[in-house]
Order: sequence, then structure tokens, then C-alpha cells
Amino acid sequence: MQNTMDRVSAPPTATRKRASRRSNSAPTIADVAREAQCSPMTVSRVINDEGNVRKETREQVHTAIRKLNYSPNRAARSLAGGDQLRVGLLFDNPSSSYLAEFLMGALEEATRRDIHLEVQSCDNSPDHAQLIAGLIEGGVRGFILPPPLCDDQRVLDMIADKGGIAIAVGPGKAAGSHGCVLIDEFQAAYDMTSHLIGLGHTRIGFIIGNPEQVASGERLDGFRAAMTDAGLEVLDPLIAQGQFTYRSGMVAAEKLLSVSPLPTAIFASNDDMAAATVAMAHRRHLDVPSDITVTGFDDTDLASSIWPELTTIRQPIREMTARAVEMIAEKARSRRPARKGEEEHVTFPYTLVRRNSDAGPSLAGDPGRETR
Amino acid sequence: MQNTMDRVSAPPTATRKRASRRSNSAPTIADVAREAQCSPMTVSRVINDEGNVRKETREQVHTAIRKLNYSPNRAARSLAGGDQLRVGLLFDNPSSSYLAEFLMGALEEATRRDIHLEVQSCDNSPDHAQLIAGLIEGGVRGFILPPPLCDDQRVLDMIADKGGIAIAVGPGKAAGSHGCVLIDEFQAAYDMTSHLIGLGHTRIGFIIGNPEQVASGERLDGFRAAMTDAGLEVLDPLIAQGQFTYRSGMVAAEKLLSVSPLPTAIFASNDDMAAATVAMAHRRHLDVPSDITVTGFDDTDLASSIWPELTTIRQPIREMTARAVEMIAEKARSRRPARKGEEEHVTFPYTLVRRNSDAGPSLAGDPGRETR
DNA sequence: CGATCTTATGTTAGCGCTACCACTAAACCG
DNA sequence: CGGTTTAGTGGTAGCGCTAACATAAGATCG
Repeated sequence: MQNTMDRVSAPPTATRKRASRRSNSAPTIADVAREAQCSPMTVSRVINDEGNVRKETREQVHTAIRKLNYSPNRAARSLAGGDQLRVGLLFDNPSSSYLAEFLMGALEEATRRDIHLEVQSCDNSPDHAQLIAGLIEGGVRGFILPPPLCDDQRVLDMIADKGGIAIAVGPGKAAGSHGCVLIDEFQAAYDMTSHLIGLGHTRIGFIIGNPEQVASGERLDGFRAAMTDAGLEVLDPLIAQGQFTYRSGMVAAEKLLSVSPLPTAIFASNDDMAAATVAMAHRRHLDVPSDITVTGFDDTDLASSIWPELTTIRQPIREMTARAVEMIAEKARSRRPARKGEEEHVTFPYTLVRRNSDAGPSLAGDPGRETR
Repeated sequence: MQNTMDRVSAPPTATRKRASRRSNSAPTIADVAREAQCSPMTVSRVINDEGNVRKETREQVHTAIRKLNYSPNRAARSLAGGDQLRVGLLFDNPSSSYLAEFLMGALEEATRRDIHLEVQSCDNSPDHAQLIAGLIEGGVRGFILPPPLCDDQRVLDMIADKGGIAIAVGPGKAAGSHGCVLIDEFQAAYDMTSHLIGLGHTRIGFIIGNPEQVASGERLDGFRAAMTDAGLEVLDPLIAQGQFTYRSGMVAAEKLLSVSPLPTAIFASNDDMAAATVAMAHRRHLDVPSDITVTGFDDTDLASSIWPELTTIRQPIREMTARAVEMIAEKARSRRPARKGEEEHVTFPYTLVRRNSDAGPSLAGDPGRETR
């Protein structure tokens, strides 16, 4: 590189103040510092919730932040903060509407925190080990696992072994060895069953979900417990095995609707199967809910796009996923390798969403209900 | 471990070279510059496809980039590049599964380009003008509008007036005054109708979508044109008005299934109404597709979660939205205010997805079909 | 009560990139 | 042929933030 220019001859340039490159001048950390009468560094510490800042100082800074309506510039943050955190989102069975919610939560939070999200399907690669190893090798530090992967202890262990951070979202039950975000599946099923019993039903059918997912068992147990606690008998012919798919729901519903006397209510372990049950009931000229009550689980799109709209259990999927991203971010930040057995388990609240597919076992419809 | 070492004995601090803050040293623009024997600035120019770089230089740089497997650091880019582009995503009627796809496309592309996406519902604020004005005031430069907002000429004009960039995604028809990304709704409906005619149907029912959306009219026209071109008569009683909702589909289907003789096929303007039609047919003990063919439009989740899965038209929603973001990014970069009448219109290809809800009018099912 | 440790804060030097100019050499112009 | 334009290229100074160190004041201690 030839440098013909004489360096010595060009002093004036150095002094000339350049026009700021920033047109819309959003407040910066320096503005906040000036306002709070401290150094930018202290502001940074407050923002990142580091220790060693006096309470008063901290409050001054917070006041200044609010006053200026300051929000930190993500680009600058991740540039200065060194490497960008990369998180893998592995999924196995793209049950699309669940996945969509799931992705939205993850993407939202990832965007907010400037985390790079790597979405990966492992549908057709049976060798999960290799895929995960490759990703970790390539710099991915954390993994978010939706069902059914979240129930796969092997996958979870493998990630931990290789030094990655795994968070299971929506597993049936919290396992001790890793972080997870879930709802109380058992209790939710218990509540739904109690709701049906409260409406006056006693002959209640149940459609089990895919037996490979832990949640299926939890939901079944919740159903059983509620029935037993109410002094009702759980009749074997009123329990049918499904697979969480619409089609399996039709088969299961067909079975339940052939029992005599008919159940007055059917609680399907997810919305797809509940929708199938509604369709099957209609085919048999049974009105829902006046002839038979049908309820679902998950509150996917489907639940509110069919008629009657399904009474179901809603999980705050988006919030749960966002939380999972947050957990990974926190763990990755504090590099400590997380002592065994103290992994965080976050339980989110679910909601029983009452729509139009349930009623008492009498033939009279129940008018005053929420249509959402 | 207490530090008994005398501080004074340390060498002059200023000279001590600090350890690099970067642990994993991905190649930077400087590395490329060294490799290509030019200045970082020139590399930057090549990356950003600016003019004024000799062909040979450009190629050297490209070679170096490939050799080092360099990819620019987005954070640094947007930090140095001044203001971050902000794009608003306005929606009015959150038909969730469409919206989910839509968001994924937008978020993906926005993440890639480090654009800040502001998602806003205008459901309950009838005063769009004020909302938009506020956003533009607040620094939002571009807007992406899904249906049905994309058909609202007032909204589009308003954005343009205030100096914003509006891109309509999926409007019924391209309007001259603004950029848009769409499919050929007319042709898609024409193709689907031709497909049905090709199967041997002649008495084909049609369910119109929400009359406020331009796409509804286009789809109807496509249907009509295909029928006419095939020498078939479009019978008034075989056309029913719907609203794009499941419930409206049931009403419309009920009407069409009361006509005698029955239509042998029903083409609903979207999947929700098609699903409702299937349900209604089942209720009347008509099998789909052996007794009656039903097809939809949009290929939402619903289409493949019910049974039989719907034959329908798929729009590449995600790609379309991503493209919209891209268009805004390009327009915002080249600050020229876009001469009237030369706005870009991008037409994406659609696909007729054949599943299990269609067959010939004969009673025999058609075996060899894609199940996806 | 000087030596050390702790706590609260400030200073400095970048992170990787691009805007803005400076500069050279060649082309162009009247 | 001096002056002006026009590629093509390089240097410099940040963008807004934080890691790493430096420093000042108290707390602790033998």
C-alpha cells in the first residue's frame, strides 16, 4: 500500500468538527448520564442490572431514563458486547398453528434481545446427536425445544453434555435436570373435567393424545383424578386412544359414539381431535352442544374457527417461548455452568376458555355464555 | 487471593496492549481488505454494491470474501449506518393463521436486514389517520399492509401523503399508486375452476368471500370466466354470498346444498368456508369427495388439519411478506421520492395444491393422488 | 493508624462498519 | 495547455455501547 500523502501536511482536518451523522437524535446513554449527573458507565451498569451502584444513583438514572424516554440501541449493545448469542430452535413435528405461535414468541423475544435464532427442523434427520453437535460446534449456545422434542430426555442430556443450554417448552412434566417452561397439564385436565362435571355430566368420554408425549399421560391422569374425586366411575369403553391428529380423533370419536348409552360429553386431549369429534357427532346428527358436549385442549386456531367454537384450555404459548429465550439469555450471560438440580422450572397459568361447545347434559341449551 | 504485588511496579499502562475483546474471531472487513490488498473502505463499497470500484478490484474483494467466508456484522453495520429503518405492520382483522405466516415472513426478513418492525393492530381504533400520522411522526418510514387493509385506498394514500412508503401485500388487484406484492387472484380462481371442470364437473357451486375485499370479486370473476370459457352456464342459485368466516360458510353451504339437483362440486373462496361446506355436507350424509367435491383457497392450516384435507390454492405468503420488507428497505435507502406511476408491483406464483377433497362427479373415488 | 480490601464510580479503548471528506490520476474542455 | 470534472481509492472519525482497567473513598484489620 503506497502512502504518497504527507501526513505532516494535514493538521487542520483534525480540528474541524464533523457534522453528526445522526439525523434523528434519539437519546443516547450519554444524554442519560448528563441528565443523571454521572458517567455513561454507571448508566450502563444500571441498565444491565449489575451490582455495585448506590441506590440513590440507580434511582437518579432511572428517573433520567424515564424523563428522556431512553431506550438502549441494540446494535451498539451487541457490537460492544462481543459475540452475539445464538439460539437454536429445534422442532420435530411441525404442527403448524402451535409452531406459529411458538415461533412468534421466540422471534419477538430474540429480536428484542438481539439474539440470533436458528430455526431447524429435525424431521428427516434421525440423527439428532449429530445435528446438535454440529450446531454447538458452529457456535449455538442454547436450544429451545417444543413438544414433542421437549420430552426426549436423550436430546436434553446430549445438549447438556456438550455444554449447551437446553430449555424444554411445554413438556408434560418438569424433569429435574434442565430448565423448562410449562403449564400444569394435570391440573388443567382436572379443571376441565371438573367443569364438565359441574355442568352435570357423569358419562364423560376421553380421547387420549399421542402416547409418546408425556403431556398425554398427564392429561389422562388429570381427567381420571377429577372423575374419581367426584365419585364418578371411569368406564373403560369411554376412553379412546388418539394421536393428536384430526384423523385419529375421528377414529376415536367414532368409537366413543358407538357406545351405548352415549356419553353426554367428550373431552379430547387436543383441539384437532375435538374438532374431529364435533364433525363426527354432526355426521351422526348429534348437535353440539345440545346433544353432546365436546371440549378440547390447547386453544389453537382451529378451536375458534369451527362451529361451534370449542371450549378448551389455553396455554400462553407465546409468553412461554419468550420466557424460554429469556432464560437462555440469562444463563448464557452468567457463564456459570449451572449446578445440577437447581435448574429453573417456570410454570405458567393456563385458562379455561369457555366457548360454545359445552352445555349441561339436558337438552336445553345454555344461553348466557361468553362468545369471546 | 490477595494482590500483594506492588502496583507501581507495573509498566506504563498506556502502552500495554489490551487483550482483544472478541473471543471467536470471525473475519472482519479489515481481514478481507488485507487479503484483497485494498482498504476496508473499498471492501465496504463492494459489499454494498456502490459504484466507482474497478472491476478487477471488485473481483479481488469477492475472492477474498469467499476465501475467508466473510459475512458482514449486522450490528456494526446498522450502528455505523446511522438510523435504523423502522417499518410498521398494520393489521385490522387478525385471521390468525394467515397473520402468523405473514408475521414470520416479515420478522425473518426484518431480522436479516436489522430493521425494526413495529406490529400494530388497528382493530379498535377507527381513526387510522391518527394512528398512521403518529407512527410516521415517531420515525416509522414504511408500512406493510395485509388484507383487508391493503385494499383500503384511503389508508394507502394517507401514508403516501405523509411521506411514508406503503406496500400492500395480497390486495385483490394491483393499484397504480403504490407498491404491492400479490398473486393473480383472478387466474388462480380460473385455474381452480378449470381443474374442477377438467374433473368432469359442470354443476359447480361458488361461495363468494367478503364483498369488501377486492380479492373476493377477482376470485368470483375468475370462476365466472372459466365457466364461460368452458361453455358452461353460471347458475344464479349456485352462487352464494359468504364473508370468509366459517360460520358464513355454513350458511352459504346450506343454501347451495338445498338446490336441486345438487351441485357436484363447490368452490369456496377460502378455506374456512370450504371447511364449513365439508362439515355441512357431512351433516347431510354426503361424502366428500365421492358425493361432492369441495375446494378452498389460501391453504391455511385449516386446509390440512381437517378430513378430508382440502384441495386449495396456496399463496407463498411468507415470501411475499419478506419481499415487501425488502422493497421498503430498498426504497428507504434510495431516498428519491418515487415518481408517481412507477411503483413496483410484484406478482408471485400460486400453486394449486391437490389433496383429498376433490374427485370427478362419478361415484368412484380417484385413487392416485398426492396426500402431501 | 498504615496496609489492605471493598465499594462506587470514572476513563479509556475498542466492537466492525460506514459517512464524509481528501487525494491522485486520468479524462475532458474551451 | 491551465482548469475542471470524474473515476477510483484511502484516511479519519465516529455510530452507542460495554469490557477492562483505574481511581477515589470508605471499611476492615492486625
